[in-house]
Amino acid sequence: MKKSLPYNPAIKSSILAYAKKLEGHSLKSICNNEIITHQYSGKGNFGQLLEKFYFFYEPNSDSEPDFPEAGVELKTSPLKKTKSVSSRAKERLVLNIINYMEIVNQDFEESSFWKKNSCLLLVFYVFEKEKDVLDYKIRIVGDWTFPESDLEIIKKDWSQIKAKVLAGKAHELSEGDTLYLAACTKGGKGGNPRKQPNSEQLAKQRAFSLKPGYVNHIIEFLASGKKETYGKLIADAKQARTETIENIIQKKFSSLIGKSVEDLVSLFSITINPLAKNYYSIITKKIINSVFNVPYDRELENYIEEFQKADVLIRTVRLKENDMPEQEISFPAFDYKKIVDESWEDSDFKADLEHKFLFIFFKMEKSKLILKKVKFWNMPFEDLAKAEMVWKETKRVVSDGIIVSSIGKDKNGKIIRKTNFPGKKFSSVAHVRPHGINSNDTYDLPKPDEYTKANFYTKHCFWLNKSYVRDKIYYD
DNA sequence: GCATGATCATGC
DNA sequence: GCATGATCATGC
Repeated sequence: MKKSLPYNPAIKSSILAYAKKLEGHSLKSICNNEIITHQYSGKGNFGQLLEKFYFFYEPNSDSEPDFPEAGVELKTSPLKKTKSVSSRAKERLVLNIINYMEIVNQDFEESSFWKKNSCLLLVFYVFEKEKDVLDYKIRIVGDWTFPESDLEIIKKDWSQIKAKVLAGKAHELSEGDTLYLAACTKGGKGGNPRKQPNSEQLAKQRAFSLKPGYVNHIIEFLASGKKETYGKLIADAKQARTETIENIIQKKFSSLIGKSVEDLVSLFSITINPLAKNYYSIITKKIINSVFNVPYDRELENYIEEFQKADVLIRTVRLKENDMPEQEISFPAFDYKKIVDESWEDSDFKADLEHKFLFIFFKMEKSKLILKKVKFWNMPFEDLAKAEMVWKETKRVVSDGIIVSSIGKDKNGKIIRKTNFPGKKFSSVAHVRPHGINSNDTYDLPKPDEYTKANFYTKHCFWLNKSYVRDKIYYD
């Protein structure tokens, strides 16, 4: 680079101080002259523009960090536009590409992941769809090194990804496999398949990434300089090395397994209306709340620090005497307009299914509901492929505007609509059913329905079949 | 008893 | 006011 830089690339503090000046600015407001001089072409994403017009180096895909002399890797990432003061990650933080051929010969300490990402310089900007990339407001800038106990979990995650590649299963990698560090797809619609060492199968290109929950944790840290109050499962790095989150959860619950709901309600002084449809989910919440001494009644997934970082989803299931769940497992209602524009790869449903889940099973035994089992789970690769079929059929029904198949009335004169959405017979894994406050609770359609002629329809969501929950989650 | 449509208490 | 994590209800 010919020109003299406004920072010293060899000195981390100099880089950081220079980067900090970005806060509160947009690219346009802080590097206006540079962008004009270089006749900005309108091309390039936020990260590339920042590298070129603020840090004055050409975007590259070197295996070294962006500032090799200081060992610092520059990463930019979008925030959701929120009304509240707190910032939330819009998506996972994507790091370097996984080289399947090389990772199998690496140890963590000299891995390309660790060489590149041991120290991150993070620039978070507020994403707004309608705005030009040059006008995005930069909100948070700071550096991040992984705390020791997080690093132990990340090492395990990294090793798990390596193990899958070693086993010739790079094509079966899923974000749900791991806790903080995940192998996310990169490069669009299955594009650019890559060779893997121990199988003839080509595998999707994937990159290491930090889960959105982990990124939120970084954001909170950088924004406030201190951590929020959480319940913690892991006390220190030593425990992170020797135990897993799953072990710790199992241990904490071991004395409660076999207790009845009545026992638990009195043990934890729970005073909830048993008629509430989320009664058992609230019981679960209260139990975990008490077991981990969490002072506030907050969203479960967010108040155990490790659960927040790993984006763990908690589900409570009641089983009948014959082990069949009473009900299916629901997900948030999907947006009809959104689903027709999405591909499976970037769909909300796939993202939901690729979470790590914590299942709490209650089972009816001798007329008493008993806490039976606590289990971590993520969906196996082959079942994701089955869920994809359900999602695609749903998308087809919405895009073709053929949702309603018939309208009738039940014996009380209530209107009952039949739909063409994939039902339980369509797939062993999942199906589509209503999910709203009632049938008047609707979302807009991208195209009016042929039968009703209306441009809106009752909210629906994907559900995991209860036979699937029994066979593949409870039994397995 | 299963499949599917409809609905609800809660908490933010 | 709405999303969430569920349960209730009906028809075959």
